[in-house]
Amino acid sequence: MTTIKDIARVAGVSVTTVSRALNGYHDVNEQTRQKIVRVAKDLNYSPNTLARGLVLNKSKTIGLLVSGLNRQSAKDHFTFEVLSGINECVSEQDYDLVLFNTNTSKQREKTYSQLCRERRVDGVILSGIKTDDPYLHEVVASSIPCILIDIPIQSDSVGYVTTDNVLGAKQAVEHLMQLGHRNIAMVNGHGQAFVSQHRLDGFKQGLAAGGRPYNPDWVVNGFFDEDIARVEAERLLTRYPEITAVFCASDLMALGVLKAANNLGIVVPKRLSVVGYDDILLASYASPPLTTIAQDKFQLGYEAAKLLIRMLEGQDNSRAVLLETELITRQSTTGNHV
Amino acid sequence: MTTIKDIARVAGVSVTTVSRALNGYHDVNEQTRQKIVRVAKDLNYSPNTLARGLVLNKSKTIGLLVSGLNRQSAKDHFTFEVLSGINECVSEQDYDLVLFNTNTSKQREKTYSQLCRERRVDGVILSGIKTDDPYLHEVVASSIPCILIDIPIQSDSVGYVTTDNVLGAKQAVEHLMQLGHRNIAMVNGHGQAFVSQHRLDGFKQGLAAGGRPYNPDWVVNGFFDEDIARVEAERLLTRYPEITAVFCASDLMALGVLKAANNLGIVVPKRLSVVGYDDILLASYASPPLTTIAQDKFQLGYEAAKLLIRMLEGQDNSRAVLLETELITRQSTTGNHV
DNA sequence: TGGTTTGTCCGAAACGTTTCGGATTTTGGC
DNA sequence: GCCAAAATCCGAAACGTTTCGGACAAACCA
Repeated sequence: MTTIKDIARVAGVSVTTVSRALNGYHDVNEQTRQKIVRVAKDLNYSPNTLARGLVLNKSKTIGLLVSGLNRQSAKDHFTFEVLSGINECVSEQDYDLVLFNTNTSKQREKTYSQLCRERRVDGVILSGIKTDDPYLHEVVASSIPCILIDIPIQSDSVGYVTTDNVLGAKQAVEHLMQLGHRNIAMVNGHGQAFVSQHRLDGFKQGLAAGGRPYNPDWVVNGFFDEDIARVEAERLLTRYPEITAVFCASDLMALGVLKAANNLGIVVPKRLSVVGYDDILLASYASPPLTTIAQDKFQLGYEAAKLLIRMLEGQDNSRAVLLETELITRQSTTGNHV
Repeated sequence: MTTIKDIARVAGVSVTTVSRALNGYHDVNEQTRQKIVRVAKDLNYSPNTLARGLVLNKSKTIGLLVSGLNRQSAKDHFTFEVLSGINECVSEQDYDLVLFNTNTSKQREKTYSQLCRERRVDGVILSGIKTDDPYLHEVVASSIPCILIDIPIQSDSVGYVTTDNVLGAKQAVEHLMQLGHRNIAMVNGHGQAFVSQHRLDGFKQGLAAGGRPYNPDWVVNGFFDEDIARVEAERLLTRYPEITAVFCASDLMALGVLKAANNLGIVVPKRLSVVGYDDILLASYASPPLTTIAQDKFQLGYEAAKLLIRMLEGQDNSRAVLLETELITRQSTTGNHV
């Protein structure tokens, strides 16, 4: 493994000069610079980022703390697409990405900041953590630059990127209202997710805008799980047959609702309209294909990384990005002419 | 940021003793050890892995070089599940994972070994690279421990993990044969993938075992792309209407074949049976749900990481893992009674 | 000519850790 | 009480890089 010293010896200069030549400083003669570069190439030199990171006190590395990277979550494409987006941006900017794990008991013993300090990451992106996760408090307390995905918290060292969940949910309700639906239920995620709170707000706003009252009995929690959503939907639809439309806080849960309807002999969309959220891959393959509120998950990750890197390099002091959502109309919703 | 020196000062011992105490050496008094540990905790110490890596010359980090981590490949869950498996194992063993990118032009300028040496990764896992990828030659040439996914190359420093693609393809053909099919076509990936070569071998073996001749005109390449597969299948099925079954080297391509059949008014499975490969999530949601050869992608990643770490720690000298495949029978195949 | 600027170069310290070799003290056996 | 062995500790070098402060010579200006 050739080092800067080897180059210095061969080129007949000091290590200082080699370092400065390779890093593009001006105070080195053009001829010697070229010579050094040539020797470096000859010796097949590549710099040791550990050593560099040690003295510079930054690693050109950003950490990623996600919860959705295990066998179970395979169905949910969300994490993957976000990761792809992050990866894309990060590699464009010549940073590297290191993956942390939060779900093993071993890592649980370590605190968030320990994790970050050990690996000397310059910044972190967190995704998929709940509002009551102990890590979340640490993030705000710690001074490590950090971007949260889908958690609207801001401070000097933390920013976030999310989609406009209030507006998205409102769009869904408005869509159903325009189709003539009056009795609209909601299958939400759970209280420990900001997105659930926001989507519920949007749901209420949508109802209010259409002059309909909000009925808490018609809102159930599916915990972002297909099967739980199915069970809850079966109960809901059995007890309140007057419901003609359901808005779900995720496509996965919408799939559960489709199954519930199927089990109960309720035809979608003829007797029940269903709209999902996310626009996951499965949405267009479901039967019937799912009307849904699409969010650009890749972009979510990309913007998160972009924002973080801008923070790290002090180029900008904006701390939040809000992405738009889009209503995708497919065949799970239709007009209600009761 | 507290260092080992701070601890030494506060505890009234030398840095040597602190280091040895924290690393569990025996030549330090139990009382002083406890004192040091306590001080370390008080000062909220966490070790600097950069500094440690520098002197130990290893980073407890493994690199991941994948090609399927971009916007386009979102449909194909393969990379994600492999990644999940790798991540699971790696974090169990207290290693960290750093993601490299091969698809941006910037990174293209760097050679494989430069990438690895710079980041001082202890080993690498490669996935999704083609047989003619320049990186592949470098891997074998370099001495960095490496595990290839789905590329059967072995040496002192490189191992691989893959599924039994020959057997898998053979299973598919045998299944179709048992259903009475005689005229079986194949939509393969492309020649630059080992899995394609192996699945073609298995396809031939299956035909031979059933006493049927191999007809190269009935094998087309779909390049693992849904749309290309669709176009190729349309051409194939139009030109050779006697074909009653198609084996596809990936589920994604099988979906393309389903579309092709649909476009041509050919009913699946009544007039055409289709078998896929992979058992991606979409397979069970397709209409009709896809009969397929399942491979455990999560396990593939998990075993890759396990093998690599065993290599790194010199525990074992096996260099290859072969996973089994399983035929999943759904509704895209049925008996042929012509 | 003398002084100042400019262009090149380098020595040495620093980053935080590990570890070799040795030093010092304590213990044990007789 | 003496010597060897064991227990405990530490100094200093090393890993590969960056950078501060300065050195030296050449060029410039008056």
